[in-house]
Formats: sequence, structure tokens, C-alpha cells
Amino acid sequence: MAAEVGDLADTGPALVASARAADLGQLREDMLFSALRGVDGSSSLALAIFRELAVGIVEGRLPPGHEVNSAELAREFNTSRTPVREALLMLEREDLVIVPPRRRPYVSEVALAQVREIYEIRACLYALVSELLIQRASDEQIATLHDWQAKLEADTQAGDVDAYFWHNVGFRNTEASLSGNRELQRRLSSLGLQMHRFRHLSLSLPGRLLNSLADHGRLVRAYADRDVAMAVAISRSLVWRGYQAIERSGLM
Amino acid sequence: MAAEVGDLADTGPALVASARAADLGQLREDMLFSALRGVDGSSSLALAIFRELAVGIVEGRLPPGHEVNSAELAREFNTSRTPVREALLMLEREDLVIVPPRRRPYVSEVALAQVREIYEIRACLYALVSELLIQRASDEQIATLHDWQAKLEADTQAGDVDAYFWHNVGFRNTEASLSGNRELQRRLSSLGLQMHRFRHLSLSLPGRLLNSLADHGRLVRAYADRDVAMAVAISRSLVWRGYQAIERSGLM
DNA sequence: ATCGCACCAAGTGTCGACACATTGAACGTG
DNA sequence: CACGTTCAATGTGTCGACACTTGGTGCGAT
Repeated sequence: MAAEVGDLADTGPALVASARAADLGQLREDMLFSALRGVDGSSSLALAIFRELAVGIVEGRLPPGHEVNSAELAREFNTSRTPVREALLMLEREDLVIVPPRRRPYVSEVALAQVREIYEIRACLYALVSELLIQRASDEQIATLHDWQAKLEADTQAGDVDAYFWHNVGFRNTEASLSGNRELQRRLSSLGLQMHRFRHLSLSLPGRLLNSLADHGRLVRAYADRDVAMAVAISRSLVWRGYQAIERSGLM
Repeated sequence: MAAEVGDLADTGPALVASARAADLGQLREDMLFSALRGVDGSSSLALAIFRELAVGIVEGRLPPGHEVNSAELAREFNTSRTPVREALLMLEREDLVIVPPRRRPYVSEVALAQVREIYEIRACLYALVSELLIQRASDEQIATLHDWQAKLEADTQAGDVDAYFWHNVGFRNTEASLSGNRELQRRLSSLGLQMHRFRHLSLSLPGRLLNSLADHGRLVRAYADRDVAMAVAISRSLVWRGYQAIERSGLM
């Protein structure tokens, strides 16, 4: 993946930009898909609807409070209400919509207090990831994290906030998978799905990228040194600063 | 609740025993119910079926691998297949059943490796609970934990393993709620639901009760002293020893 | 103008029906 | 007797229909 971007590096700025964009789109798709992986609906129709709606909510096209009733969606998707209902229940389980009994379902709102709760959990679980990763990952595997780190560095220099965000997600997913705990990986991606909803808040602050980048660098170094205490501390604070950025942005 | 048992303490052994049993049954119901709380199905029919099956699986009446197809269950419950299907999807979400596409659903198996993964997460999250609890709980709230601790002590002296187990669950739930993080509480009870499936393994070892009891005592003391480092360490090891007991039992 | 009540459109939970997939047994062939 | 094929039985995913609820609209009474 790194090779693809690198190979095109000398074909001119425009091509590089579009190649980059395509690459990012692919990455974005992969990351959202991996987050949606944990949800195995038996029906592929319901799953397609679920993914469509989930992406819509996460991207903000379906704003909080927006009504998503099964009848209208069924017409829209040219299916019966049964698969739509199933999809809505999946979305409810991911806390993306609320389905009150006998009432119309709507896209859930996210309060700052809830964001804080989620970040508390995330910080804790990523600390666990760091701990397990150091115990179990090989040097080669840790080196792959270094690759991601390099991308983050490039994005920071280019000032490309969006690219930074998605590469950051990639970094995180890789970390989680290297922890060797699949259950942990699943729970984290479920949390991640919710996080994507307010990501734009998290990276809007100036100076945040540089800060985050420095932390990533120190984290990878701690991994290479197999320094558990250090890695855990950095990992925890890395997540937590994400929350603080949202809090300080005052946008919630 | 403690009062009810206490008030009857001098009405003779038989009555005490039956009162205790009723009390335990109530507690068991409460705890399972609270674990099932997080799941809000919009349909109350589906929810009833879900709970019925969930309890059946957790209690072992529906063994791993047992087929749970929607057609048969629909006949059994005198409903159509629609609510049953919904219930099965909820169960899949809790990892209690597996619903392969176009194939009959069946009760999921639990491998030791998976149990380990879950315990790793639990240990981590309960450490977080301890940390938050010390930050946020009042002295009175911490005192309620002392009440639970007293029950555990009584159960140990009586050698009542079953009572010990459920009171332990109560202790844990109280801790989680005192953390003030509802999201955390929800995720933990979802994990707890799975755990109940192999609880009989965890408490079968002799000497385990005394060990666990001592840990609980130290934990409550650390809470009272607001000793975060100590509480976190105890909390983590408390959960972890539960896993070790299962591992050593060699029954998986 | 305001309140209360009947009424109606639209949505929800549930049902029975249908086409297709899967499974296991019967059966013939080597 | 082993083995692949055929065929019915059973289950799944999806559909359209039905009764009941809910939320809003308009109308009449105050």
C-alpha cells in the first residue's frame, strides 16, 4: 500500500493528488468496513442497508434526530420492510439510531458526556492493546507500525488533516490486530464506529496534529524498546488528548 | 434485602434456607435481567423470546451446538417466525448463538482462548471501574459495597458457593454503576452475560472462595482509603484469578 | 382566539405465504 | 459395499397484508 503512493510520487502534482485521493477513499472504505465487520447479519440485504445507513450517519448526511422509518426506507431501497427493520435493529445495537417501541426510529444524538464515557473506555482498552502488543508482537510486526507512522508524518508535513485522520485509524486498527485479542479488536471497532461521527471536531484544533504525531513517534519507539509502562502511558494519554480536543472545541 | 434475610435468622434453619433460596432466586433474576437490560428490542415479544433463550443458554439447558431454528421456536412459542428471528439476531449480537447465512442457527461454543480474551478485557475494564469509582463515589456509596462484602463473608462461612457467586455478581454490578460511566456499565454487563455460561467452572476449585473473599476485603479497604493504585491492582488480579481458576480446572 | 374531540393518514409489530437453499435419505450404479 | 445422484422434507430470506397505535388536522363549542 505504501508502495502504491510512493511509486507515483514523481508523476506530477495533479496525478499525485488524485492518486492520493483514490488511495484515501480506499482506506476510508476499508476502515469503515472493518468497523462494520463485527456485525454479521444473516441477511445480506439487511446488511447492505445497514452499511448504507451507517455510513450515512457517520458521515453526517443523516443528522442526529433525523427520522428513519422502515416504511419510507423500504420504498427507497425497493424492498419490503423486513430487511429494513433488521438493519434498523443492527443500527440500534451500534447506538447509531434509537428505536422506541411503537414509535418512529430516529438517528441518535451524541451528548458530550457520552463522548467522554466512550473515550474513557477507549483509553483504557488501547492501553491494554499496547500491553498485549508488546508481549506478543514480533519485531517485524512492530515495524509495520513504523510504516503507518511514516505516513502520518508525511500527512502532517502536507497539512492534510483528512489523510492524517484515516491513516491514524489504520494505525489504530493495526495496533489492535497485533494485540492478538480478536475480541478486543471487535469491541474497539464497535466503539470506533461511533467515534467517526464526531471526528471532524477532534482534528479541527490547530497544533493538534503535531502533538498527536509526536505522541505516535514516542509510542512506536516504546514498542520497539518493549517498554510496557511507557507505551501504556503514552497510549492512554494519546486517546485522552483526542477527547480533550473535542471538549475544548466547545462544539458539543 | 440484607434485612429480609437477617429478620428471619431466628425462625429456624428450614425457613432460613428457603428464604435464602427465594432471595437468591430474586437476585439471580435481577442480575440476569440487568445483563439483558442493555438490549432494547423494540418488540416486546422478541424481547421475551430473547430473554427466555438467553437464560436457557446461560444456564446450560441449551448446550453449545444445539440447533435453534426459527421455525421450530415459532411453533414452540406460538408466534410467527418474525419475532423469533429478531430474538435470534439479538442473541447473535451477544455471541450466544451463531446465525450462518442460509443455514440453521445454533448455540455458540466457547473455546478457552476466547474465554481468556474476554477475561483480559474484563480485567482491564474493572481496573477502570475501580479508578473511576474512587474519583467519583461518595463515602456512603462505598459503604454499600461493604454490605455486599458482608454477604460474601457470610456465604463463605456457610460454604454456599452458589450464593457467593450471585452476591459476587451483585458486588460487581454495584461497582460498575458507581463508576458513573453508563457506557462502561453496559459493555461490562454484555461481557458478563457470556461469562455466566461457564461460571460453574470458575468456582469449583477448593480454596478459591477464601482467596476471592480476601481480595474483596482488600479491595473495599482500598476504596475506603481512596488508594487508586492499590485498588486498580487488586481489581485486575481479582478478575484474572477467575480466569486462572477456569484454566486450571482443565474443563475446557 | 382557545380548547377539546373526532377523525384520518401513516407507521409499527406481527402474521402467513412464497421461492429458493440446504440437508439427509432413498436409490441405482460401479 | 462404497459412492454419486435424485428427490422430498424442512428451514431461510423476503414479501405483502392486517390490526392496532400514534401524531397531527380540522371542526365545533366555549
